[in-house]
Amino acid sequence: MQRTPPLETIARALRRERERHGISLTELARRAGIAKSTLSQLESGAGNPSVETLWALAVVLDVPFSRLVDPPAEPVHVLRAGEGHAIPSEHAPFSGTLVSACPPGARRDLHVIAGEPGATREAHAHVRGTTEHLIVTAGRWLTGPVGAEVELGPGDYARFPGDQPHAYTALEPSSAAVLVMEYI
Amino acid sequence: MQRTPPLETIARALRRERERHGISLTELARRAGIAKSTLSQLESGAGNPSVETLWALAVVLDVPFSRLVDPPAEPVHVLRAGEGHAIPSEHAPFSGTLVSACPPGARRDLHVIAGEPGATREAHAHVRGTTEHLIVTAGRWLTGPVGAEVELGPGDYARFPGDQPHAYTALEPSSAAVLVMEYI
DNA sequence: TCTCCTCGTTCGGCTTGACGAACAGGCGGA
DNA sequence: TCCGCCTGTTCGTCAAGCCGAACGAGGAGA
Repeated sequence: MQRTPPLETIARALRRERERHGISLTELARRAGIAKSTLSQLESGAGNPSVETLWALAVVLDVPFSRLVDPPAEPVHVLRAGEGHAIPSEHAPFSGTLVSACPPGARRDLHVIAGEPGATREAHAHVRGTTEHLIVTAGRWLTGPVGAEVELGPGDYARFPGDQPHAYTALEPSSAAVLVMEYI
Repeated sequence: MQRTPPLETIARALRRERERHGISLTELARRAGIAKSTLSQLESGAGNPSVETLWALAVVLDVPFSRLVDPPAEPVHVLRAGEGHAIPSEHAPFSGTLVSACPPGARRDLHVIAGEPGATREAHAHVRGTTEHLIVTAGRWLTGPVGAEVELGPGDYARFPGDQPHAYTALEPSSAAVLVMEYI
């Protein structure tokens, strides 16, 4: 999350998306129902648009709101096995590695988790609206919302709400899974 | 992308995130450097905040901007190994299974891919702003943007832009990986 | 009960974003 | 060259967002 309001980002994004559509500033303003003077100022980096104004532009440009406010970028990134900061669970033979934290504009964290049988990793409710996706890559897991756990084997996929208490239990040695925590 | 400005969504999101932090309206306003009257009106659904105002709140609440403007949802779902619709590649010993398509409000597809050595799966550029995340679960893969491929083994994680040509090549028999395609 | 503090809301003001019109520049055709 | 139409910019006006102060409500403590 950058710390400075993305006014300049908005300016560039608007111009970029508009040119991608191949329409003029005048035309975009007309379609979005805003004054072209307003749009002109926004594209020049001046101003501090209201949500309604930006929304109207995002709709016409057919892009998610966030693409107008979050900067582009992104290089190539590799994280070798074991390089991540594995966080062992305090009371379970269980570890999780965050391989990709939620960057600005995205809404998910990527984890690789590993566990040994014998204990359960209880997770409290996360941010409301969170969804967890689990893809088992090795061993067997018992996971899901507390009281509604399902047993999963290699290749199985499960999705469940992360905004209520849930648990992971490895049922076999060297169980592993990819965990996607998705925020809304 | 909903068509109506998310003023009501913003109102709910602000209150939800604020209560998640357990701080008062007064305190949040103080930290964000805005008048608490302004925040009060926003949380009551009135008003049409400027980007700067909303940004200041997002920073203090430590959430991506988009979480304040997009709505929530979602149930429970399990997909057993092999149940998904595996799509074999036409000219490579390679298959991909879409385990979770991008629902409204989310911005990622989840795939499980499997491949045998001997051929390369070329992928053309996807939607602009797409990012691909690959977590190798078995075997070895050579993947990345064309000309900048990296070799990955089990547990390795790689991230690269999906909006330019890229390729996947399995280097060992029964290679598998989890692929997250993330849209902006 | 009375006081003090903090909660969130409401009210006048000042500031600023949004609007519409007028403007200068570029291009094609008569 | 002149005209017409388009581009995007600038300027003055109006409305609205933002602000600070004042307000009523609810608790904790004396």
